[in-house]
Formats: sequence, structure tokens, C-alpha cells
Amino acid sequence: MAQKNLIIVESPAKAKTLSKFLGPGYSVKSTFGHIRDLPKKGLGVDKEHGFKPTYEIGIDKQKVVNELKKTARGAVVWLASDGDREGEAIAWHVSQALKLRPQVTKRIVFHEITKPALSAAMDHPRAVDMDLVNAQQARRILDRLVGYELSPMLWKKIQPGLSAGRVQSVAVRLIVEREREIQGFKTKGQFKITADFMAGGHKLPAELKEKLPALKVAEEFLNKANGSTFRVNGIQTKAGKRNPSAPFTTSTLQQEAARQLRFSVKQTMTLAQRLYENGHITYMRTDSTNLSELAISEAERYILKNYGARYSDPKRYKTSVRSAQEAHEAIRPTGFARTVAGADEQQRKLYQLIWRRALASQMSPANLQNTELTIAMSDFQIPFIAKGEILNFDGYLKVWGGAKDDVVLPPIKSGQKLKLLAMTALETFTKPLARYSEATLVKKLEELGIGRPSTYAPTINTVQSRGYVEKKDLEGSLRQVQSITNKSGKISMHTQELLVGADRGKLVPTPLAEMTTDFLMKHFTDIVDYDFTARAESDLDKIADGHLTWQQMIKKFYAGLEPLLARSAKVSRAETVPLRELGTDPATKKPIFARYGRFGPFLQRGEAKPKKDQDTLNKPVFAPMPPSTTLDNVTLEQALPMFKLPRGVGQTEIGEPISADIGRFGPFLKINSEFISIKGRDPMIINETQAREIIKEHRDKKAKQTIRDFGDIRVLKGRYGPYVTNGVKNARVPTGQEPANLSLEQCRELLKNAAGSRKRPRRRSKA
DNA sequence: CAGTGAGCGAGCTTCCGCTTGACTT
Repeated sequence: MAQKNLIIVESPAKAKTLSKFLGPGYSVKSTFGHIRDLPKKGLGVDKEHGFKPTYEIGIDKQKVVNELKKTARGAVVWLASDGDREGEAIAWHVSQALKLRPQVTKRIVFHEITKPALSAAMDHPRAVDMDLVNAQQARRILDRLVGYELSPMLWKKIQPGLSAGRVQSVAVRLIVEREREIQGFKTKGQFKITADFMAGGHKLPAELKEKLPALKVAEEFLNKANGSTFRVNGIQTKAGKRNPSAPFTTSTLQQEAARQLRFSVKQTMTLAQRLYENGHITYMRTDSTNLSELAISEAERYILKNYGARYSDPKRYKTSVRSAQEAHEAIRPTGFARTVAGADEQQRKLYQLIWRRALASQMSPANLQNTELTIAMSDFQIPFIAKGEILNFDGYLKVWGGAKDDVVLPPIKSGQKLKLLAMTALETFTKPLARYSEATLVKKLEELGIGRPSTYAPTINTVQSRGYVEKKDLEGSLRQVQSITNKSGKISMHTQELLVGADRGKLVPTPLAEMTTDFLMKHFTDIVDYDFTARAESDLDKIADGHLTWQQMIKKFYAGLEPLLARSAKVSRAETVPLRELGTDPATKKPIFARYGRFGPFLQRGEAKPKKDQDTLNKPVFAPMPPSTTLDNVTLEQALPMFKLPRGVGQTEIGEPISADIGRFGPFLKINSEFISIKGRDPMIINETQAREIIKEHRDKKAKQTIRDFGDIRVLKGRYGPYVTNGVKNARVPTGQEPANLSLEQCRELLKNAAGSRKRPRRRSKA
């Protein structure tokens, strides 16, 4: 009987491609990523015994592992996961979990999913590289120690459920620090001077080389210009060149898709995944700008055929990102001849972008001719500059786009005198650095070498779902802008209003992020340091080279961490969370504070710690935050009414008292033990008539979605079809079963068999 | 789902990186 062979890779799409190259006797299976990991609950690292890790096969991976075990029986197993740290670890975990015998286990690595690359790799199998595996283990254990030792500290000192980690805490820090820079930025008004000259029957626009500092200076300048002469005293022509960018990596794809298509990072990755699964593009989680030889020659053929030899410039790009592990190619179409691909409009747009970028990367630079005219003004040091730009050859811009219209300067000689037609001084404002967007944050993290292509999108999601960061559209504000014009010698002043600071999809930190960042900066400075990951990586490289053991690295790291944990455990909550006095309550003469408690921000009237002898009347009174205010911006006027909550609104038609209050989930009405959300309305002003209407509407709606009511157990209509609920667990009504005919017994049975409701991340009230 | 707020108590939360469907009310 012929020898059985099993090839194991990470991804089913890769498995499918490989299986096409192979004859009978070979089966290709995928692990779907890592198959073993540290336990989700508990540290899983034995600090007393050399940081020995415990690995588990996750519940969702049991099936995969069983299937692999079955297929591996009696077969030669080829471990063909990626050649990087994580890929080597996957190969090792597979060999451990499957208890593979070394004699029949071969480790192979290839960088292109082609038949020749696979054959070449299979001709040179090796054993699993334990040094590389150990570097991965060190990385994994380090991240676990940081995440699982720091997070509980935040639960105690700030709020339960918070998280800290090597990657996410730096992401949050970047956003907090950028916001503080912006808040602290002092904008400066300056005046930009532009002029229109006349040169031999042609209009020539120019700009003063430097901005002027104040309105008065600008006004004086325009007056002076009236009596001045202007003369060309220099013409400089330079050849310019614009080069195409390297083909996409995950990070640059996310940035460009955000810029050109306004896709979120997550959206881009989901669409790319579909294109990849359907064989249209190469793997989308990569940090490499490398193209295979095959792709380079195919692009060359396509360019020669469709654009001609002048446009062809085959080249290889070096990856500049320092953390790159280059297990994959750059992101490119699998065939350049396929100019359109994708199942829907968004996929097609993303494919187009990838196709253009990859093809353009193999095309010639664009050639430009830049001309700069210097225009001197009599009795003034700073010259005017006029710029011209002509595109002599479009090169890669033909495919990539972005060619600007030519700016042609009129024929002019040096020394030529120019006539001034008009001059304008327009006030401009210095701007702080822009807030991060999802895509620019990814770019920054990649520059710092923090995070991997597969984690950018999840990290962006984590910092938002933990309540650290909000993605916001900023409305901007109106600003008075002054300008002065000099038209045919007549000077006039104008004021106009301009909208400044409006922006879309920017990442803004919450007060929670500020508290957490301040806490981590104070007590765990090294860990949130921008270079922490880079330093760790250099140790991991030493482990991979066999010059350092993973135990040595982790031992040293933890010896540094332990005293920080001990010290920070001693600080009190009061030291870590802010307290802001808003003013004095005119009625009681007691101070009003905005504070941050375990469940979010709240208001307090009176001192937290009344003096010993004082009676209980002096205990502080608590109240919820006014809607859409934060700890930083809530005012005394907004705060005072909140102490009147809950407020009696009136009665229902049958005499049940109705009250209005604000809880963790926003404003609500309460009738006995029934709660009805009134999100978007003000509990302070809602009246009885309105309340009755809302209650009726709510009760009607509830009755409508109820199919059967057994008291505790009900059959309801939901978004995903009919389901049974007991308030804790939900169970789908099986298709074919008429929901209205369900008996109580059947409902109980369905609920019993239903999987426990998946835990959803706890929603946090906004800070 | 609709309490509270310091700190204590039980028991819960949490990391990063590899990969897709399963799942949601």
C-alpha cells in the first residue's frame, strides 16, 4: 500500500490551493490557527516553578484536533505552517497535541503557494526549531503576565472589567497623550499674503514666502506694497520624480482603504478575507512588501501589453517595518489580468485598490518639471514665490491615479518687471496634530513595532469596547477670520466666519482612559513605554538564535514587575480616580462633587467623610450624572437638579405611581417593578401625559412580540425568528415547529437543551 | 438591565496572536 501523507497548514484556503498540486496519497488539513493556548481562566503560568506554562486545547479546537489525529494515524505528517515565530509554535503544538513520532514528522516551510515551491520545500524537510518555538513561548508568557497581573489591579483601583496589555495600553496612551496635546495647544493666528501679478498679458499668482505675524503688520505690508515695484529675480527649473509606493501590507491597505474608500479597519479586513477565500488576492494579514518572482513577471507582461515598455519598471521592495516577520507576500491580486473581482460593490472597490497599487508598484516613476519664480519687492527682504508644475510623463499615475492638473507659468525673463493687480492677507491658524483615526493609529502602532497584522483590527475594537476610546465625528467650531484685500490700490478689511476642526471618525479618549493611562504611567512606566515591545523583541531574537533561554528572559522581566505590583497594590482608589468640586449647593450650603466610582461617574453632595461627632444627616447624598455630560465638563447648574431624582411624574390610568430616574442605562420610567427606557428624553421635564403614552406604546409593543406567555417562560418574536426565553437563557424555536403551539413542557425542554447564553461584554456607563 | 459609590467579603472580569464560522434576540 502506498504511504499516506498528511500536510498540515493554518488556513483552509491555503489547504484548498495546496491540495490541487498533490496527487492521491496526500491529504491537506488546516488547524484554523493556534490549536493550544494558556487557559483562559487563571494565569496558566507557574511562577514558583520556572514559569512553566500549562497549555489547553480550547473547546472550539477539540474537533479540529480530533480530525487531525484521525488523519495522522499511520501517515507521514508534514507540518507546513508559516515560517515565523507563531507558525513554528503552531507546528510544535500540533506535534505535541497529536503525539507525533519524530521519525514520521517533517517540518517544511515555503513562501509561495505554488507547486514548485511546495516540491522544493518537501525535498528539504527539517525538525521543529525549538529555539524559535521558545521565543514564541516567551512572547506568549510575557503577554499573559502583563495582561493578567495588571488588569486585576485596574479592577481594584479603577473599575471592574477593565483591561491592560502590552499592546492595548500603549494604543490608549497614544490617544490620551494626543488629546492632551490638542487640548493644551495654543493656536496662533498668522497672515498668509497672496498676490496676483500681470506679466506680459498673463496673470501670475504668487505667495509671500513667509507668513506675517499680526493684523497690523499685514495691513502695513499691503499699504507698503501699493507704492512698491516688483521684479523677477530668479527662475529655477528642476526635474522632479514621483515614485510608486510598495504594494500593500495589512497596515497600508487599512490606511488607504480608510482614506480612499472610507472603510473602517474591520470592514477592510472582512472584505479582504472574502476576496482571499475566493482566490482573488493573496493572504491579507502580512507585513511584507515582497512580491513573488511569478507575480513580478506577470505584472511586467501585463504592463508591456497594455501600456508599453516605457511604463514598465519591475522592482523588488524591501520591507522597512522593523518588526516584520515576512511569512507571507505583499497583498496583491492572484492574477493581474483579472481587472475586476468581488461579489459585491465594496469587495470590487477594495479589489480595484489592491490591483492598482500592486500593478503601479511595478511601473515607472512619473516625471515632473517644477519651476519656481522668485519675485522681489522693492525695500522688502522676503520675496514672493510662484510655482509651476508640469507632468512630462505620467508613469505609474496612469494606473494609480492622482495626477494633478499642470500649473503652467507664463513666459517670463529674469529681471522682468511685474505689475501688481491685487493682494490679499488672509488670517490662518496654526493647527495641533490631528487626532488619530483607526487607520492612523494602526500606522503609528506599526511604526512602534507594536502589534501584528492579525491583531490591528481586534486591538482597535478592544480599546473601544472597554470604554477607553470613542470613535467620533467632530462638529468643529466657528471662528472669526480676518482678511485684508488690496484691489487696484484700494485697501479694505473683512471678517468672515469659518468652520474649523470638523472631522470624521476620530478616536477620542474617555475619562476612563485618562485615569487608566495615568495609573499605568505612574506605576508601570516601563510597560507602557513606547519602546517596551522593541526591547522585548530584541530579547526574543536572542532566544530564537539560541543565545538566551526563555526562562532567563521571563525571570528577569518578572523580577522587575513584582515590586511594581506590590507597590501599586497599596495605593487607594481615592488616589487613582479624580474628584472635582463643582461648587456649593445654595440650598444646603454643601459642596457638590463629581466623582468616579466603581460603576462610573456620579455626583455627590456633602463631604465623603463627615466629622466623627456629626450625625447621619451629614452623610453624603449621591445622584446620577446629567445625560451627555462628562466628569470634565459637568457644571454646577446641570448637577443641582439631579439630586431631585427620582422624580414623581404622576399616575397611570389605573392609579399606579410613575417615577422618572436615570440609571446605568440612561433615563427610565418606573411603574412598580416595570422599567421603561426613555433614552433621549429628559426625566426632569417629562409629564404625565407623555409618560402614559410611552408606557402604552411600550406595553403594546411587548404584547405584539409575545407569542405565548407562561409567566416566567415566554415565547417571543425576535430578530432571528421566534424564540423561547426565561429571562436568563434564550432558545431558538426549531424550524418546522409552530411557535404558537408550544406547550410549557416543550419550552422547558428547549431551554434545558439550549447552550448557556454567551457572555456579552459588560456595558459600561459612559464616563 | 434599571442597587451603588470607602473597603471588606465570594465570584466574576483580563492578555496577544493565529485562524474561521457560530452566534446573536
